[in-house]
Amino acid sequence: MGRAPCCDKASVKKGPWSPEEDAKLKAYMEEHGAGGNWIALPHKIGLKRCGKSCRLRWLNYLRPNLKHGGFSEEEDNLICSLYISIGSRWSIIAAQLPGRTDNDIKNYWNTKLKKKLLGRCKDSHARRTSPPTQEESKEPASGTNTTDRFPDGLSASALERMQLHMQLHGPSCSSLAFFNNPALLPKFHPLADRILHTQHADAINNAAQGVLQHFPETYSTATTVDASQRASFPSNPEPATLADTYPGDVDAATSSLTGFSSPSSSTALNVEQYSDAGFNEAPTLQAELHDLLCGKKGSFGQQLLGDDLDFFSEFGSQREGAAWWGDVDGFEEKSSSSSWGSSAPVIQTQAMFQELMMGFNF
DNA sequence: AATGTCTCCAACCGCCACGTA
DNA sequence: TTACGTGGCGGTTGGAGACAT
Repeated sequence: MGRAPCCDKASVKKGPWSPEEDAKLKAYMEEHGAGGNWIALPHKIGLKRCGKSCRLRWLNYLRPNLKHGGFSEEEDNLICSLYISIGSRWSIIAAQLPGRTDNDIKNYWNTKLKKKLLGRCKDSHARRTSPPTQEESKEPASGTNTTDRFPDGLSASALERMQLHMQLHGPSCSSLAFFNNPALLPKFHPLADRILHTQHADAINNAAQGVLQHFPETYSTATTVDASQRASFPSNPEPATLADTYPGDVDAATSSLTGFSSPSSSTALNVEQYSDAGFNEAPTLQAELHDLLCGKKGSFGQQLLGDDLDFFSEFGSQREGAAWWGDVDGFEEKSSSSSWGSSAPVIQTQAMFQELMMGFNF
């Protein structure tokens, strides 16, 4: 049995708000406020609207000091920077833009800013995801053409953020090689950095917990790394390494993971610490990450580095059993420009995935 | 002028987190 | 501890207007 609806769908009015409805809601809100109960509010003022609808109308349209349209270049930059850093957390982004609502920013991003930044991505993606033509479908499964093997289910947000990061930082970033070279770590917006402080501290502790809980089974699910690759793997960890070495000791396991002492969950752990300590000084973390990327997605993966890097685990989960991994194309199309112009070249994600994994010294 | 397509954005939907009884 | 009510959030939809053919 599902959740009871918040209102009687049959008796509430939907669709655009009339000026009269706006006036009623605005007058009441300015005098009394929502009173902590949006659900009851429409009954009080005689509106045949769902409480949620009232709340949305007030927050997105009627609330004082709202700005509509006309985003400035500074706002564009801030939105983009935050989106790359923290993803589609529109409410957090909106909190940094006075007078803007999350809905406004979301719409602006989806309709204008994304296109401005990603340029021709849409066309390319459509080509990759469209059903194969009769000619294409005649290709042997082992063919080298990978353009029709774009992994289903890869989140648009993850792709966009990766592409944006590439376009804004150019090839000097070497795609995702910052996993192996902390100097190339993405530069987070100061706000995002603050937001991520706590998340990373928690994430690292959670990661250690996750390793202790999940490590024994993780390698058994890593299907695409053969024995020689495993042998050349940094520190060549055996299953349950952390659990064996640090039985029940999350802090010690965390230190092993990160290369520096883990803070308590409430202690700030900033991005610079990642850079200073470096992933290349924490081969065990690389191993765990590799394992995660090759074979496992889920809560552990989501927790490992926080949602700001969640797309790595998405890629990893897509890699398992996916034929698209084997071939590399499109390097020549990779952007060498940090321009935000609409004609920016498409970032070829397959090439980036490949380069990401090269960062693990395969 | 008619029709089709695209763009924009307000509004809706469903899920999740949190507080409370 | 659990169930429930509510707020908050992000993804998605649908309609109106703009634009192209």
